[in-house]
Amino acid sequence: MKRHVLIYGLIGGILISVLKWTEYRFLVIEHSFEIYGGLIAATFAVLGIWLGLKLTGTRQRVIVKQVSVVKGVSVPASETFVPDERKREDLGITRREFEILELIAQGLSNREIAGKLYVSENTVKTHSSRVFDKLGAKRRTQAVQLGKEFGLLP
Amino acid sequence: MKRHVLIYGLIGGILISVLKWTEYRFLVIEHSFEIYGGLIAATFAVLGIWLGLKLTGTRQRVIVKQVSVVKGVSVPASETFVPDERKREDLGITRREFEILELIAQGLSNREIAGKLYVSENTVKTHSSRVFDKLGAKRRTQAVQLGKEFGLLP
DNA sequence: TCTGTCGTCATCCTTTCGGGTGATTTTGGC
DNA sequence: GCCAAAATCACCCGAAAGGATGACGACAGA
Repeated sequence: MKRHVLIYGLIGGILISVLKWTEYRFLVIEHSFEIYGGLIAATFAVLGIWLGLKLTGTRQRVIVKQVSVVKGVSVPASETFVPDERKREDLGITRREFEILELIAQGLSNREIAGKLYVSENTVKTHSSRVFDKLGAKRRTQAVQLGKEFGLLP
Repeated sequence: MKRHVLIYGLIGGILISVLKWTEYRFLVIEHSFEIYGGLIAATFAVLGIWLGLKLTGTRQRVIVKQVSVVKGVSVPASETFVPDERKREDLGITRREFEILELIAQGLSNREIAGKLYVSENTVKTHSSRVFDKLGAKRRTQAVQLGKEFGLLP
């Protein structure tokens, strides 16, 4: 972080020096303000973007997963996982819709899901659309991710 | 993060005020090149930083922390999830490809990933195609599922 | 019986994905 | 510096996914 600021300042200083130098050397003062201004603007805009990006660290969000303990032995959550029924109902997701969500999470295509549940592909699409809507997802991958965050999926 | 932007903005504002004041009070226009230059520089630096931050979006990484509950008290079970690097290399998946896989798992579209990584959508598609191939997946949802099974994703 | 919810299915249309191919540029290791 | 791997980008095309809307039967509960 400090390095960046330092470099930033240094470049600024150099730029100013260069400007001074050119000004006194060639007396190019007339109408050059706009040019120099544009130059400075462009340079600092680029530098600013760069700095902004450098300054942006990875924000981390910690999700807590509970692991049950049976007879003193901890069992991985994956084996114990129970979908949060309350959350499901809170979100207004029906059992059938949730079923589709689970199969989506397993990486199945709509067609495969339709075949598995003995319904038409259109039906699957309807259910998935609804569940996406209720989860606030725009894509199935996002639906899976949100489903996990809501405790609906392992 | 926000502090920086705030400070920069403040300095910009102060500079503008000072400039206005001097200009209208004493008509000190000559030799103000440095002032104007500095002002422009500051302004565009702020703009650049803001732009940079805007463009970067919320780069967040979800870390899964497992917790056991013993006698009603949560106890950390396993630490932060660490992707299995060996497995990744065994599968011949490059870092970049893996990076795309992670973003896919987070539910982003190819376009969003492209925007986030500052590459073209085509590039994202190439990477994803390759990673799907290496994982043996036909869909992105399946890739995520397989990624989990291989210990590459949480 | 009427109403609301759920599950089912369809059609039309747009967007996104994914496969295939080829090419150029960057990078890392020797 | 040279070479191979990695990363980048483009274009085409078909398949899959998703949005919007409408419809119809089953069933539960007021």
